[in-house]
Amino acid sequence: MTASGTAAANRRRRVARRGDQPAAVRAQRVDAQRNRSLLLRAAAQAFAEYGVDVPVEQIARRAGVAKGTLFRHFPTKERLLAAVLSERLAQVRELVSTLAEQRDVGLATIGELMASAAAVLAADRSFFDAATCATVVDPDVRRAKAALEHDLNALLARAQASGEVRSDIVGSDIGMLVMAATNTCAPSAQHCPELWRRYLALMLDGLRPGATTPLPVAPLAATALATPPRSGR
Amino acid sequence: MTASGTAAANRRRRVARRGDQPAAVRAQRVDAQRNRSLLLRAAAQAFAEYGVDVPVEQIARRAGVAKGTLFRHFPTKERLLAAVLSERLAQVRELVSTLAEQRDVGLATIGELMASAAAVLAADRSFFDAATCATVVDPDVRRAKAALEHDLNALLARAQASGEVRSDIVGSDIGMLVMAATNTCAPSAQHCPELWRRYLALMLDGLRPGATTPLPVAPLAATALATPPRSGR
DNA sequence: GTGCAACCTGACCGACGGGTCATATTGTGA
DNA sequence: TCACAATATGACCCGTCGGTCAGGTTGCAC
Repeated sequence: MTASGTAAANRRRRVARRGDQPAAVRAQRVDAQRNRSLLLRAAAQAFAEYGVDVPVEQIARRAGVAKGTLFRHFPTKERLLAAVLSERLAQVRELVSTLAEQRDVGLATIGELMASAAAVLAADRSFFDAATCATVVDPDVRRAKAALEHDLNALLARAQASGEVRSDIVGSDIGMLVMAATNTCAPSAQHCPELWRRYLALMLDGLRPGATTPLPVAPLAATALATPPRSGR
Repeated sequence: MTASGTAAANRRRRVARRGDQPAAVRAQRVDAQRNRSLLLRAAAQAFAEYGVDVPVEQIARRAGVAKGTLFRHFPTKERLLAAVLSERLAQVRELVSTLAEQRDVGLATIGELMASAAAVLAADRSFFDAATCATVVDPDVRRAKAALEHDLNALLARAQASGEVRSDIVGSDIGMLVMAATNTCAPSAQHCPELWRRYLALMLDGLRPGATTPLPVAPLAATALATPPRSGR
């Protein structure tokens, strides 16, 4: 992965110019705009269906463009994945916003949220890998994560204030549990596509206050997960 | 991956001869025995440390032999992984056996089991991928899985009989929960190596009887998980 | 010691996948 | 309509990895 390839360099140049001379830039050509959105849609589908290892070639084909066009719009496969991930995170954040409109927020609300989010994640084979990939330090992703966590913490606080949810958990715990349920059930998705509901129900029972074990370890700040994938060389 | 490569053919021939003429076969040479166990140990370490994607080349190097030697002992990388996985499953089964010796088996017993098993899995980056890989139809693995599930069901039944554990779960649920906790926390293991304890504690609270939600989906038979990895071509 | 089958070695092969670039095409401002 | 910059294309490059094989080495039965 060269640091200053041609596509990357072109892109940087364009962005820079746009910044320098705010008025003098020609807008992106309509065919380019169209291709970009086709690529994003195709990538989202392909990643969801096959996981992060799907070849870029196939994404391009699905979008109806050549591989070179893909790399014109996204300098690396990783950046494309990051773009898709940002959209997914925003989608989950929408779920939170919708539920926040309810008058009473309690355990049921959190249960609804987890089920809806899990349904989204269960349909996306790439989410877990993408979200926990260290190389995704993409600013868009960081922003989307932070925004989601913020809203989620607010919603969870209301549920906890109602007394229906144990008070020693935070927003990122919800995310971890949802990922735990969907990711673990992913390999058996073909055989039993809704299995995650079973474990989500179990986990939800663990979120009740009352007879609870003190949690032994501090939660994760959503901003600070991901291990550099050891190269193994 | 050719179906009848030379190494595979050699191996088949040897095994066949051993079956046909029980007495007339020369035993495996001592250096071969030594190399085989070196390879198994090296593979277990390498898979644990780097995950299933570690190159066979590195495993061979770690064992101090050439790549060709590895393929002499294990016809494919997959078979090597299966051999390692069988050992891991047997190791977890040992944990179950040890706990089954207790007079009183209750929620605490299950908690101990899950924590011990999770500690094993958390130290092995390959376990989840290996255990849920469809291509592992290896007879040794199937046998190890079945044996583990059998003993686990027996232990769990005792815990449920004590009234301390909800009665609507089965052995495979325990396995799924342990994998859920460790696998989800794996990406942040470097930053927070014991995070899985937090979620295990939460899940354990969900295993209590009493205020429980009916579980919406049937559990998985341990024998029947794994999706064929879609090739994505 | 000697012969041989079992074993080991590492260069090699073919498939694959991310990324590049010279060339062809096309949208767009003038 | 025209000219040109932006864009599209796909053959190509290169590194990686699972697996193979011809040829050299060695444990073991006699």
